[in-house]
Amino acid sequence: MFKALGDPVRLRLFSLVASHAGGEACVCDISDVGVSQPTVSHHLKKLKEAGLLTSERRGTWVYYRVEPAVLASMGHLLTPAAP
Amino acid sequence: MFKALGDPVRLRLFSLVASHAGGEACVCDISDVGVSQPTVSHHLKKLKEAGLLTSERRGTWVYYRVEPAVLASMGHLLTPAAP
DNA sequence: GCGCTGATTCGACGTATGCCAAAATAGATG
DNA sequence: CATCTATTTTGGCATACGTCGAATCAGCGC
Repeated sequence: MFKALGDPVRLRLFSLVASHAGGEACVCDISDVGVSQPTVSHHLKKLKEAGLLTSERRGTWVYYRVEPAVLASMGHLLTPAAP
Repeated sequence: MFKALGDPVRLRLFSLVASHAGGEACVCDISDVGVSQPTVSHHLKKLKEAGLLTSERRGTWVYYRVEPAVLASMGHLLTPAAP
């Protein structure tokens, strides 16, 4: 889990998904974190494999949301990034 | 910080220091984590640079202890590794 | 069925990272 | 001062990791 969040891009992606309205974020919403979109997808897949995110396809778009248990464990650790 | 704990060896080292008697551990106490001792020193230095550990030289031996603020932030996140 | 947009996978490249052996430093002890 | 143990630093190597471009897959609208 620490290894999954060790990469700055992944930490940013996780923080973005966690702080997005409704608790979920489409890939198209978070495609400007400084890397190309295939890389974003790659990192999201790693986060999903680590059990931190779950993905759900609704029509054309894919929505990611954080695993609730992880959110509970994080608690105030993420607060500086999720106001 | 997540990057510092991303490496399994560093996570193990941090956990060992955190769970050691007295809250501090000599380097000689934790020299069997699967890697050579210079590598242990290397990782301890990285953990110190990341602000997770502090080092204090007492005579011949060097004792490492965890930054209290980090311990408070971790809380129950480390409990499975620090009984 | 045919294009169109969005998302993922594949292949390859460059960089970063962890690892060890050997050498160098720090302090204690004779 | 010489020496010995404990720790850190250095140099170099192998591997893993992140990144991108191009190609591929998945639905949707015409």
